[in-house]
Amino acid sequence: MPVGTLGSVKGVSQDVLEELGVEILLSNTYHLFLRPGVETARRMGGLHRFMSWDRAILTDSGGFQVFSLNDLRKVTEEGVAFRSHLDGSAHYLSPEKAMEIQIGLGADIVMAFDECTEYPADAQRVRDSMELTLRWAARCKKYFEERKGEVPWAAESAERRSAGGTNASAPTRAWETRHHTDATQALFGIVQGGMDAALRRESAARTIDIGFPGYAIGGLSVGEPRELTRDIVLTTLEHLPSDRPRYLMGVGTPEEIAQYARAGVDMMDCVLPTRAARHGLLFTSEGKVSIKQARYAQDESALDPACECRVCLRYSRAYLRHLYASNELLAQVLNTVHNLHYYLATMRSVRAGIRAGNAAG
RNA sequence: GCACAGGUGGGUGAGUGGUUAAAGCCAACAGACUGUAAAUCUGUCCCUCUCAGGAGGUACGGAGGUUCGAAUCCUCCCCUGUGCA
Repeated sequence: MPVGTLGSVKGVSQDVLEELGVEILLSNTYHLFLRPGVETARRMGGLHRFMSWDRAILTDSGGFQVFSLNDLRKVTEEGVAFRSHLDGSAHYLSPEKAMEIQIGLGADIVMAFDECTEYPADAQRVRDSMELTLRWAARCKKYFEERKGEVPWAAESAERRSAGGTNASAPTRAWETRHHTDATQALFGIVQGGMDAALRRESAARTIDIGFPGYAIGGLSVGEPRELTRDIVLTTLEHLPSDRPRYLMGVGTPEEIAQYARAGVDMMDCVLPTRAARHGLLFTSEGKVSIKQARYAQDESALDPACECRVCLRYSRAYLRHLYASNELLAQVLNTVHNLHYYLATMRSVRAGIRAGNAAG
């Protein structure tokens, strides 16, 4: 899942995302809540319609911002008080509020509001944090079950559609047609437990007791060594039902996502391909390429000779390096397109491998 | 020709007697980036050594001079901009 925090994958338009084969995007409760605000999203017919995207959207709950906006927030049993990173204004997110926002946005997959535990953290802190996340998970589920699919814009937007067509010569506007009418929404629970295998197991078991159609492994990629990430992922995976989607949050490099997918992870999201692209770091079949390096200034070869994305088919390394060095917007766009293509191709290949393996076995 | 203003490291631009190898910014070069406060951040950036803490050399248009000490003060010269002839 490419990350489109603010309702946009930075640098890449929705039509290109479709062309790349993106099936689901991640977007973010906290950020969209601050801007444009849920009310605007509702009036525009939900997030799908607003951003003209008719494929799936998963919204992160804001739990990660509890972690990343450490200096701007205060956590209590009830929820989290934030100071907006945009203008300093005070805001409040609770399990119920996070559900309300995500339902209102019309997300296909809604994430439970959790506390992403920092690393390192002492044993008591990890346990307390995990317990809080569990209590919040129960509250999320309760609120969600009562209110899911309450998307006032769904009927309204159907109405708008049937009322349309008064001007037959007017061009079709994509957002009029490319939006979800299916208000089915699912809520996923999130396992925490820090870097402690026993707590991870307990968190998994108790989250399963609450009961969700899918489960996420959260609280990783928070600064811990990569081997530790792997150990915790693998051990947590064992305690989650394999017949439900298992979603590993915030991971990883191409090698990591391939490894985790083979281990049984069904979904992943990561800002790495998009952010690294904007910073000139490209993933290729030959390893990482830092396209800003002087050695590529006159390199006529393709970024990745084995890649058939539109960027690798059309532009040389020398040109990509020049765009980056010149601070051209196009550098970010092209780099992002390539990295997303590389990630998606990696996953396609892993899927094919798994299918072949299943067929053989 | 006269009158002002000015010449600082790859660029721009601070600094107007010592704590200045010389701020800041840019460029250049390298590194980081993993549920996005990220078109961001970090480091290097005169030369030569280095046991990596430092040591030495050269440097603020040029040449002299004053001074314990000069990018900073003085003299002459060269150059640039503006105005007047």
